[in-house]
Amino acid sequence: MLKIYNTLTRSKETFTPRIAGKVGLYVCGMTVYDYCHVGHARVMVVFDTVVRYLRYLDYDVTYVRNITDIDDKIIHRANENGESIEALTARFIDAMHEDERALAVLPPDIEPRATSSIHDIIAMIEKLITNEFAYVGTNGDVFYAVDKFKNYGQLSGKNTDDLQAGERVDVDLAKRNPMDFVLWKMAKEGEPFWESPWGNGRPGWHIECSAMSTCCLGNSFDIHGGGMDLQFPHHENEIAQSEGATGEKFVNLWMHNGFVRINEEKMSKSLGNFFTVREVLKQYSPEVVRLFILSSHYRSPLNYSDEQLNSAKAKLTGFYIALRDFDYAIMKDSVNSKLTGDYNANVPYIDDTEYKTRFERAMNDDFNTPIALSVLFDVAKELNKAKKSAPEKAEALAYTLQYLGNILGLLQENPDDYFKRVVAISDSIGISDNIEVSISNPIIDKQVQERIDAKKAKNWALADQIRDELKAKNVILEDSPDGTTRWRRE
RNA sequence: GGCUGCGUAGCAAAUCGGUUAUGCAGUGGCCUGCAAAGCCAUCUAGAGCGGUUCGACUCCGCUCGCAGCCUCCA
Repeated sequence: MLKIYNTLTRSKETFTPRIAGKVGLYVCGMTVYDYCHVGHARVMVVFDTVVRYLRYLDYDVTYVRNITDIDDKIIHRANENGESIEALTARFIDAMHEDERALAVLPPDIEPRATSSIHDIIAMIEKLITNEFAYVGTNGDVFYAVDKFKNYGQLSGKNTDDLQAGERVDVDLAKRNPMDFVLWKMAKEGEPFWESPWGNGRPGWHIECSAMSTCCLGNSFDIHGGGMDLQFPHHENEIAQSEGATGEKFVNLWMHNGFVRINEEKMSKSLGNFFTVREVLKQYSPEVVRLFILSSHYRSPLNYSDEQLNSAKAKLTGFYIALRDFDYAIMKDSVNSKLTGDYNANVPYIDDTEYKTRFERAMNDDFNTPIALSVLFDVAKELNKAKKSAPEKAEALAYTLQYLGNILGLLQENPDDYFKRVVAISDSIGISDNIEVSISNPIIDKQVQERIDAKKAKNWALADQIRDELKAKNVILEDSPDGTTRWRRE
């Protein structure tokens, strides 16, 4: 039985979809004026894992994640760059999709854009005015009257009396109440605009998500997610807007993921202490980044450091070492069925014992990926033990490892590719610069053969020298008892 | 000032009122020509002070420390 922590009630709740077997999930996506940083990667990976697991549980999931492609920052950045807004956002939308693919994040089912939803946004604002939740301010902007919505502050646990509006930001005098927020913003000279009953302008930030989520998923839906920082005011405002317009309960369950931190401080654009996904991918493989993210619970803070990334890399190498020597092609078939829908009846035996149960128990407990991963480590250990003593069992465990790994979006590579890849995955989709490969695979094979010959001649000095030279080029050799040698890149 | 959340061994990270978490790193061993990988063994815990309890890392209270939100932010 799946339990999920609901920010609205501040407790773990048994997940019960509105319609049996179906889940509507909306996640607040990116504002596309810059490259995604590791914090964005966390949202992508966390909710991708949520979706994968829900699908694994046989829910029919509709996953919606929006793109904010019009707002102040975008306008400013386009002006700075001297490029059109369309060109800027198209560029960063492409970049975002590249980052996603690299991180094995499955695309959302629907990816609505603010600029394609203007009609729905205007309709919702009109509804809010009709229902007397919104008014036109003295400057022509349309505002939401916060005091008209009785539950305002429920999600974030805030009492409007305690909020110090205007403490750090000048209160807009056009508002009736300092807490009120803008729904429709009148266009200034030179700004992009859309026609509306209130004049030429553009939507406020919060309204787009209310419009897009209810349009895609209905007035009420199951789960709404995003980063912790969106809890207030963004999600609070979404509730006020949606429920004010529809009169129906907006969302049953709110999920918020924790921040990525650097040196005990939030990674954020405004602090400037962020690493972009593509920067990180020059140094670490996407799968390492994904494993790093899933190593901590999604609601906990996640500290970004080389030490942590290196540790994730060592763990991943350990998994692939356990997985090598098995027929990858067969495993691949066995693994994909449930998540892709291409069910293969000929899949090999999948160990169906305690590991799967333990894994599911962990994931059922609010997507506890650290514990789920610890189950995978246990599988890997038993698999390594079984390799010599019980080959059939080992094979079944290898399937299990890949099968469970797939639910987390991990361990889907051919181990040979993982260890011998010359070009980073990120290169193949155009993200990063070429990673310097100081030696090609054929040359490695040749040197390894020379070393085998040297070993046969008991020329240990030469054998060691070749091994050291390869080690210097990040190629690790492993001798087997049968006289063969295999190698892997580090 | 208001409101959240957190403080676990060298590092990271969970569970749990009484039983080995797990991984990385370290140490000792097996294996190996030597390594590597793997396996076996092993050292480091639960911020501080009280309380509840037969028994608390786990529940409650207080103190200290850290982070976040109250402004755009994932």
